[in-house]
Amino acid sequence: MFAESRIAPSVTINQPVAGRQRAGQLWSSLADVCNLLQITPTAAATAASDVVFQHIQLKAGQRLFTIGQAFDVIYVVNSGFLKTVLIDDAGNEQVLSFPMKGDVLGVDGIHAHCYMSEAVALSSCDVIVIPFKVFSSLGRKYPELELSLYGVMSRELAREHAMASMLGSLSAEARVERFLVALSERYAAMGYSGKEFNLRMTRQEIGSYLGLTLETVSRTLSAFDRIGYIAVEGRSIILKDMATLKTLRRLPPSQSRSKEVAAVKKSINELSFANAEDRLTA
Amino acid sequence: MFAESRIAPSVTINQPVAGRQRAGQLWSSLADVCNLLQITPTAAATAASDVVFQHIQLKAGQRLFTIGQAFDVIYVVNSGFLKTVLIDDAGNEQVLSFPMKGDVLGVDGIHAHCYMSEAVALSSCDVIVIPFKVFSSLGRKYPELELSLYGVMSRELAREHAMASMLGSLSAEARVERFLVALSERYAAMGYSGKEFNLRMTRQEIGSYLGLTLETVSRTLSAFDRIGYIAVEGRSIILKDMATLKTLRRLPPSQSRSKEVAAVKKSINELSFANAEDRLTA
DNA sequence: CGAGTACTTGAAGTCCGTCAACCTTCGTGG
DNA sequence: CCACGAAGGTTGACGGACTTCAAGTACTCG
Repeated sequence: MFAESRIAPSVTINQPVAGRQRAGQLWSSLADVCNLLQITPTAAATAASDVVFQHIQLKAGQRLFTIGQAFDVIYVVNSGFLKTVLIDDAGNEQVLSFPMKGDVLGVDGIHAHCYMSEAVALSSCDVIVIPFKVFSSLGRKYPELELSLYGVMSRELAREHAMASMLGSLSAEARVERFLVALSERYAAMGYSGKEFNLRMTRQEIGSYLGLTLETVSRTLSAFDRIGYIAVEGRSIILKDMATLKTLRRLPPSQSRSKEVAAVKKSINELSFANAEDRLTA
Repeated sequence: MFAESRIAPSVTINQPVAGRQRAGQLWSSLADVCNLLQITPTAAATAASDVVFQHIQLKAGQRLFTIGQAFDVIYVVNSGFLKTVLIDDAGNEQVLSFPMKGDVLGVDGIHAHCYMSEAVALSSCDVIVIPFKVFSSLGRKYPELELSLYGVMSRELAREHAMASMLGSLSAEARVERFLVALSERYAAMGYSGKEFNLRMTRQEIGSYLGLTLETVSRTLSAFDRIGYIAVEGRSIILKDMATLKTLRRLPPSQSRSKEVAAVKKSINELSFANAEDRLTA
């Protein structure tokens, strides 16, 4: 079951490095990878132009690696969207991250020599395969490279810390709003519109990621829509009031920005007002 | 303020490596550090016996490093207990971890070249200072060493994932109970008793770490005590029913183990019963 | 076109946060 | 020596922000 869920049969992977530039960009140079990772492509990287890395194509729903699978390689996302999940004893999924272009996958497998999480494609994906041994030997030759993997892991750690902080102390509204802003910034950094975009994940997955139920996510999005912060229609999101959304970050956990039981228009005013208060107290 | 909160004035740090074995174990060899980190001390490590690392002593309350401080060195705890915290915009502390013997501190500073969290001693501590540059050059010479830093960071990442999962989906009871079990296992691994130990942190700090309030932590500990799982007296903890505690891991978030509105004795029975149910459903 | 999945919305209940009172311990200085 | 305050801890009452349960709609894909 695990084996068959893996795409890209090893036959394809183990093909000799013959025609390096195949149809559909099947191979990438070290310099390409450095660009993807936003590492300043040093002389070292360009020097090692003989090293190439294979790509893997995934379709939505396919798994890149599963929990417990032997750790060999790390992955860098070239295009597409994925999720990484933890499966607990009861079989429940816990979404850990939504990797996209430029993100590194699989580093949590280094320590135990097997992956500790599961990576699933949410859309068609193109992923670069980097054998860990190749990478670390390259790192030894070119210190900047090594430093940048440390950097990637360090950044990942900081991101997790921020996540823990959020899960520990923010309200549902604040979590959803931070999620939207973070997503927007990611899209913007990738050259897409930061104002209008499509969610690639379900409410369920968002909820799991944020430590909420899917109903709460849905309700919160609807509330933001009603207030006019955003426009939601299924998975299409339009951020209408980015400025306010961004300033709303880091709210204290439970504020009484409820009272929205009354008339709709009235609740809108109260909500805006309550949020303004939050901004002051923060 | 940042500067003065640091202990061990630079005068001490920059002393030439003259009398390497000072009073009070002020210096450690690479092999010592490897032992501490549970790395099989390879030939390489013993070979580089000329490399020594300085220690720093902290008293309870002192800070090892603060947020924003320039990143130079990583630390390995030799003895004592600390906490690492994040400070958000509102000035609230969020506890991220409780490092103890063998744990590595400061790796979150690699990426941004400044520490992203703050480390505070909870007791008298002895910490080994490892200049990051020294470490990475050693890593280049001895690949196993390099691999083990990757391993440390990878493990840290996995730990954070587990943490996120817990914060996202477990009830207060389950969190406290997992916290106790984890602490117990840490103590046992260090050679202390895993059954009886003293908490080194306040209820407040535990709560922050677990995403709960100090009142909830206190109430939950009291409840466990009343049921007979543990014995609590201030910061002294005795685990009386380890087996049950361990099997209680990973409960679904909100189970109806309430109904404890009624008489005390009755509520106790119901509570135990409800927990038994949980074990079955999990 | 039916089945399955994703999403929305409502109603009810509860877990846990907030507020508050009280106790103990500990260190300081009158 | 005891008064005093500060800090940590316990416990109770109350309410609200979520979760849970449930029903209904829209959509995709054989």
